[in-house]
Amino acid sequence: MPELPEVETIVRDLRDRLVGRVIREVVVILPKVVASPAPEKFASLLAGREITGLARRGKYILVSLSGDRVLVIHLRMTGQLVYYTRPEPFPKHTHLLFYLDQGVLRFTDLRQFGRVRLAHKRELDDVPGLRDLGMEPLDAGFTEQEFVRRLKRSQRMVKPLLLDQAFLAGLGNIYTDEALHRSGVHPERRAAGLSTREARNLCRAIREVLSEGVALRGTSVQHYVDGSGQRGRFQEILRVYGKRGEPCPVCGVPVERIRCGGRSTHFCPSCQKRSEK
DNA sequence: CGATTTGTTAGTAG
DNA sequence: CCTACTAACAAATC
Repeated sequence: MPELPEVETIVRDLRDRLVGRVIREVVVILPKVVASPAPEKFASLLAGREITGLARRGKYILVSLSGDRVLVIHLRMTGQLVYYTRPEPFPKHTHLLFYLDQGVLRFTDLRQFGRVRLAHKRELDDVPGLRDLGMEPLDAGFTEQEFVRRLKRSQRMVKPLLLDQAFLAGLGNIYTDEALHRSGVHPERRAAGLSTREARNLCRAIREVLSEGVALRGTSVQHYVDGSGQRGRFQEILRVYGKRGEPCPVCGVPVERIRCGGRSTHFCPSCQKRSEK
Protein backbone atom coordinates (compact mmCIF):
# COMPACT_ATOMS: atom_id res chain seq x y z
CA MET A 1 0.00 0.00 0.00
CA PRO A 2 2.28 2.74 -1.18
CA GLU A 3 1.56 6.03 0.59
CA LEU A 4 3.67 9.19 0.50
CA PRO A 5 6.84 7.75 2.15
CA GLU A 6 6.81 4.66 -0.05
CA VAL A 7 6.30 6.65 -3.24
CA GLU A 8 8.99 9.14 -2.18
CA THR A 9 11.42 6.27 -1.55
CA ILE A 10 10.69 4.70 -4.93
CA VAL A 11 11.13 8.05 -6.69
CA ARG A 12 14.48 8.72 -5.01
CA ASP A 13 15.73 5.22 -5.79
CA LEU A 14 14.68 5.33 -9.40
CA ARG A 15 15.93 8.89 -9.93
CA ASP A 16 19.54 7.78 -9.42
CA ARG A 17 19.14 4.85 -11.76
CA LEU A 18 16.86 6.19 -14.47
CA VAL A 19 17.81 9.80 -15.20
CA GLY A 20 19.78 9.87 -18.44
CA ARG A 21 18.50 6.48 -19.59
CA VAL A 22 16.83 6.15 -22.98
CA ILE A 23 13.69 4.05 -23.52
CA ARG A 24 14.34 1.54 -26.30
CA GLU A 25 11.08 -0.40 -26.29
CA VAL A 26 7.91 -0.65 -24.22
CA VAL A 27 6.00 -3.93 -23.97
CA VAL A 28 2.39 -3.73 -22.80
CA ILE A 29 1.36 -7.11 -21.41
CA LEU A 30 -1.90 -6.03 -19.73
CA PRO A 31 -3.44 -3.21 -21.80
CA LYS A 32 -5.90 -2.01 -19.15
CA VAL A 33 -3.13 -0.63 -16.93
CA VAL A 34 -2.47 2.01 -19.60
CA ALA A 35 -5.03 4.73 -18.95
CA SER A 36 -4.10 6.76 -22.02
CA PRO A 37 -3.30 7.01 -24.84
CA ALA A 38 -4.22 3.65 -26.45
CA PRO A 39 -1.59 1.02 -25.54
CA GLU A 40 0.00 0.81 -29.03
CA LYS A 41 0.28 4.58 -29.22
CA PHE A 42 1.55 4.69 -25.64
CA ALA A 43 4.38 2.32 -26.53
CA SER A 44 5.33 4.00 -29.79
CA LEU A 45 5.27 7.49 -28.26
CA LEU A 46 7.65 6.37 -25.51
CA ALA A 47 10.27 4.65 -27.66
CA GLY A 48 13.39 6.76 -28.14
CA ARG A 49 12.70 9.21 -25.34
CA GLU A 50 15.23 10.05 -22.66
CA ILE A 51 14.28 10.07 -18.98
CA THR A 52 15.12 13.54 -17.69
CA GLY A 53 13.77 13.49 -14.14
CA LEU A 54 11.58 11.88 -11.49
CA ALA A 55 9.24 13.59 -9.06
CA ARG A 56 6.42 12.81 -6.65
CA ARG A 57 3.09 14.58 -6.17
CA GLY A 58 0.88 13.00 -3.52
CA LYS A 59 1.05 9.28 -4.28
CA TYR A 60 1.74 9.90 -7.97
CA ILE A 61 5.09 9.17 -9.62
CA LEU A 62 5.98 11.64 -12.37
CA VAL A 63 8.63 10.57 -14.88
CA SER A 64 9.77 13.48 -17.06
CA LEU A 65 10.76 12.63 -20.60
CA SER A 66 12.39 14.40 -23.51
CA GLY A 67 9.93 16.17 -25.78
CA ASP A 68 7.93 17.61 -22.87
CA ARG A 69 6.09 14.40 -22.05
CA VAL A 70 5.48 12.99 -18.60
CA LEU A 71 4.74 9.45 -17.54
CA VAL A 72 2.19 9.59 -14.71
CA ILE A 73 2.12 6.45 -12.57
CA HIS A 74 -0.15 5.54 -9.66
CA LEU A 75 0.57 2.26 -7.85
CA ARG A 76 -2.75 2.19 -5.96
CA MET A 77 -2.65 -0.76 -3.56
CA THR A 78 -0.24 -3.38 -4.82
CA GLY A 79 1.63 -1.81 -7.72
CA GLN A 80 5.42 -2.12 -7.86
CA LEU A 81 7.92 -0.27 -10.02
CA VAL A 82 11.32 -1.91 -9.94
CA TYR A 83 14.49 -1.37 -11.96
CA TYR A 84 16.74 -4.25 -12.96
CA THR A 85 20.19 -3.90 -14.52
CA ARG A 86 19.88 -7.19 -16.31
CA PRO A 87 16.81 -8.74 -17.94
CA GLU A 88 15.75 -11.36 -15.41
CA PRO A 89 12.77 -13.61 -16.03
CA PHE A 90 9.86 -11.42 -14.98
CA PRO A 91 7.51 -12.63 -12.23
CA LYS A 92 3.74 -13.08 -12.10
CA HIS A 93 1.53 -10.01 -12.48
CA THR A 94 4.03 -8.17 -14.65
CA HIS A 95 1.99 -5.81 -16.81
CA LEU A 96 4.51 -3.40 -18.36
CA LEU A 97 8.16 -3.64 -19.36
CA PHE A 98 10.26 -0.60 -20.21
CA TYR A 99 13.44 -1.77 -21.93
CA LEU A 100 16.10 0.92 -21.51
CA ASP A 101 19.55 1.45 -23.04
CA GLN A 102 20.77 0.00 -19.74
CA GLY A 103 18.47 -2.27 -17.76
CA VAL A 104 14.71 -2.78 -17.54
CA LEU A 105 11.97 -1.02 -15.58
CA ARG A 106 9.21 -3.43 -14.61
CA PHE A 107 5.65 -2.56 -13.52
CA THR A 108 3.86 -5.34 -11.65
CA ASP A 109 0.53 -5.19 -9.84
CA LEU A 110 -1.22 -8.14 -8.22
CA ARG A 111 -4.60 -6.44 -8.03
CA GLN A 112 -4.40 -4.61 -11.34
CA PHE A 113 -5.58 -1.30 -9.87
CA GLY A 114 -2.45 0.69 -10.69
CA ARG A 115 -2.51 2.95 -13.74
CA VAL A 116 0.03 4.51 -16.06
CA ARG A 117 -0.61 7.38 -18.42
CA LEU A 118 1.47 9.41 -20.84
CA ALA A 119 0.65 13.11 -20.86
CA HIS A 120 1.97 16.36 -22.25
CA LYS A 121 3.88 18.37 -19.69
CA ARG A 122 1.56 21.34 -20.11
CA GLU A 123 -1.63 19.31 -19.61
CA LEU A 124 -0.41 17.75 -16.34
CA ASP A 125 -2.70 19.97 -14.29
CA ASP A 126 -5.69 18.59 -16.17
CA VAL A 127 -4.95 14.94 -15.38
CA PRO A 128 -7.83 13.63 -13.25
CA GLY A 129 -6.67 12.83 -9.73
CA LEU A 130 -3.54 14.91 -10.08
CA ARG A 131 -5.57 18.04 -10.69
CA ASP A 132 -7.50 17.93 -7.43
CA LEU A 133 -4.68 17.04 -5.06
CA GLY A 134 -4.45 19.00 -1.83
CA MET A 135 -1.45 20.36 0.07
CA GLU A 136 1.86 18.48 0.24
CA PRO A 137 2.41 17.80 3.95
CA LEU A 138 6.21 17.75 3.70
CA ASP A 139 6.55 20.87 1.54
CA ALA A 140 8.07 24.00 3.00
CA GLY A 141 4.95 25.89 1.97
CA PHE A 142 2.76 23.67 4.16
CA THR A 143 2.01 25.61 7.31
CA GLU A 144 0.40 24.53 10.54
CA GLN A 145 -1.77 27.63 10.39
CA GLU A 146 -3.24 26.76 7.01
CA PHE A 147 -3.75 23.12 7.99
CA VAL A 148 -5.63 24.07 11.17
CA ARG A 149 -7.72 26.64 9.30
CA ARG A 150 -8.81 24.11 6.68
CA LEU A 151 -9.37 21.35 9.25
CA LYS A 152 -11.78 23.50 11.22
CA ARG A 153 -13.76 24.23 8.08
CA SER A 154 -14.87 20.58 7.71
CA GLN A 155 -17.72 18.80 9.46
CA ARG A 156 -16.39 15.41 8.37
CA MET A 157 -14.85 12.80 10.65
CA VAL A 158 -11.14 13.48 10.91
CA LYS A 159 -9.93 10.12 9.57
CA PRO A 160 -11.86 10.14 6.26
CA LEU A 161 -10.87 13.79 5.87
CA LEU A 162 -7.17 12.98 6.22
CA LEU A 163 -7.55 10.17 3.68
CA ASP A 164 -9.15 12.59 1.21
CA GLN A 165 -6.37 13.39 -1.26
CA ALA A 166 -8.05 16.67 -2.15
CA PHE A 167 -7.65 17.78 1.45
CA LEU A 168 -4.09 16.56 1.98
CA ALA A 169 -1.99 14.67 -0.55
CA GLY A 170 -0.21 11.48 0.39
CA LEU A 171 -1.73 9.96 3.51
CA GLY A 172 -3.15 6.43 3.37
CA ASN A 173 -4.59 4.07 5.97
CA ILE A 174 -1.31 3.24 7.73
CA TYR A 175 0.15 6.72 8.31
CA THR A 176 -3.28 8.20 9.09
CA ASP A 177 -3.86 5.74 11.94
CA GLU A 178 -0.33 6.31 13.22
CA ALA A 179 -0.61 10.11 13.09
CA LEU A 180 -3.98 10.09 14.88
CA HIS A 181 -2.55 7.88 17.62
CA ARG A 182 0.55 10.01 18.12
CA SER A 183 -1.57 13.13 18.45
CA GLY A 184 -4.16 11.48 20.70
CA VAL A 185 -7.08 12.21 18.37
CA HIS A 186 -9.93 9.71 17.98
CA PRO A 187 -10.50 8.89 14.28
CA GLU A 188 -14.26 9.52 14.51
CA ARG A 189 -13.95 13.04 15.91
CA ARG A 190 -15.41 15.77 13.71
CA ALA A 191 -12.58 17.80 12.22
CA ALA A 192 -14.18 21.11 13.11
CA GLY A 193 -14.62 19.92 16.68
CA LEU A 194 -10.89 19.67 17.37
CA SER A 195 -9.34 22.30 19.59
CA THR A 196 -6.56 24.41 18.10
CA ARG A 197 -4.07 22.56 20.27
CA GLU A 198 -5.31 19.17 19.04
CA ALA A 199 -5.27 20.31 15.43
CA ARG A 200 -1.70 21.56 15.77
CA ASN A 201 -0.61 18.33 17.44
CA LEU A 202 -2.21 16.39 14.61
CA CYS A 203 -0.40 18.50 12.04
CA ARG A 204 2.95 17.87 13.72
CA ALA A 205 2.20 14.16 14.07
CA ILE A 206 1.41 13.89 10.36
CA ARG A 207 4.70 15.45 9.41
CA GLU A 208 6.49 13.33 11.98
CA VAL A 209 5.18 9.95 10.81
CA LEU A 210 5.69 10.85 7.15
CA SER A 211 9.29 12.02 7.70
CA GLU A 212 10.09 8.95 9.76
CA GLY A 213 8.43 6.83 7.09
CA VAL A 214 10.70 8.33 4.45
CA ALA A 215 13.76 7.93 6.72
CA LEU A 216 12.95 4.25 7.22
CA ARG A 217 12.26 3.77 3.50
CA GLY A 218 8.55 3.04 3.86
CA THR A 219 6.31 0.43 5.47
CA SER A 220 6.29 -3.12 4.13
CA VAL A 221 3.21 -4.72 5.66
CA GLN A 222 2.32 -6.69 2.58
CA HIS A 223 3.51 -5.91 -0.90
CA TYR A 224 5.52 -2.74 -0.85
CA VAL A 225 9.09 -2.80 -2.14
CA ASP A 226 11.30 0.12 -3.17
CA GLY A 227 12.81 0.89 -6.56
CA SER A 228 15.30 -1.94 -6.20
CA GLY A 229 12.90 -4.49 -4.78
CA GLN A 230 13.87 -4.05 -1.10
CA ARG A 231 11.44 -3.82 1.82
CA GLY A 232 11.09 -0.78 4.13
CA ARG A 233 11.43 -0.73 7.93
CA PHE A 234 8.65 1.56 9.23
CA GLN A 235 6.53 -1.52 10.03
CA GLU A 236 8.99 -2.16 12.88
CA ILE A 237 7.86 0.99 14.71
CA LEU A 238 4.11 0.90 14.00
CA ARG A 239 2.16 1.66 17.18
CA VAL A 240 -1.43 0.83 16.23
CA TYR A 241 -1.81 -0.12 12.55
CA GLY A 242 -2.41 -3.87 12.34
CA LYS A 243 -2.00 -4.20 16.12
CA ARG A 244 -5.54 -5.06 17.19
CA GLY A 245 -5.51 -6.63 20.65
CA GLU A 246 -1.85 -5.79 21.29
CA PRO A 247 -0.99 -3.37 24.09
CA CYS A 248 -0.69 0.31 23.17
CA PRO A 249 3.05 1.11 23.46
CA VAL A 250 2.18 4.31 25.36
CA CYS A 251 -0.36 3.11 27.96
CA GLY A 252 -0.67 -0.66 27.59
CA VAL A 253 -4.41 -0.72 26.86
CA PRO A 254 -5.25 -3.11 23.98
CA VAL A 255 -5.48 -1.50 20.54
CA GLU A 256 -8.96 -1.62 19.01
CA ARG A 257 -10.00 -1.94 15.41
CA ILE A 258 -13.17 -0.34 14.08
CA ARG A 259 -14.59 0.59 10.70
CA CYS A 260 -14.44 4.29 10.01
CA GLY A 261 -15.49 5.75 6.68
CA GLY A 262 -15.54 2.22 5.28
CA ARG A 263 -11.89 1.63 6.25
CA SER A 264 -10.41 -0.55 8.96
CA THR A 265 -9.12 1.81 11.61
CA HIS A 266 -6.77 1.10 14.51
CA PHE A 267 -6.60 3.22 17.64
CA CYS A 268 -5.99 3.16 21.39
CA PRO A 269 -9.26 3.71 23.28
CA SER A 270 -7.33 5.21 26.19
CA CYS A 271 -4.95 7.59 24.38
CA GLN A 272 -7.54 8.62 21.77
CA LYS A 273 -10.76 9.70 23.42
CA ARG A 274 -13.99 10.30 21.56
CA SER A 275 -14.37 13.67 23.25
CA GLU A 276 -11.85 16.43 23.73
CA LYS A 277 -9.52 15.99 26.67
C1' DC B 1 -15.43 -20.56 0.89
C1' DG B 2 -16.93 -16.22 2.26
C1' DA B 3 -14.84 -12.33 4.55
C1' DT B 4 -11.14 -9.20 4.37
C1' DT B 5 -7.79 -6.04 2.49
C1' DT B 6 -7.19 -0.53 0.21
C1' DG B 7 -6.94 4.04 -3.13
C1' DT B 8 -9.71 6.15 -5.98
C1' DT B 9 -13.76 7.31 -8.46
C1' DA B 10 -18.50 7.25 -9.55
C1' DG B 11 -22.67 7.55 -7.64
C1' DT B 12 -26.38 8.96 -4.17
C1' DA B 13 -28.65 11.88 -0.81
C1' DG B 14 -29.46 16.17 1.14
C1' DC C 1 -22.88 23.13 -7.33
C1' DC C 2 -21.17 21.72 -2.55
C1' DT C 3 -20.64 18.36 1.30
C1' DA C 4 -20.71 13.91 3.28
C1' DC C 5 -20.88 9.40 2.73
C1' DT C 6 -20.92 4.64 0.32
C1' DA C 7 -20.42 1.04 -3.29
C1' DA C 8 -17.57 -0.82 -6.63
C1' DC C 9 -13.44 -2.48 -8.45
C1' DA C 10 -9.68 -6.78 -8.25
C1' DA C 11 -7.52 -10.97 -6.55
C1' DA C 12 -4.91 -13.33 -3.17
C1' DT C 13 -4.93 -14.78 1.45
C1' DC C 14 -6.80 -16.45 5.68
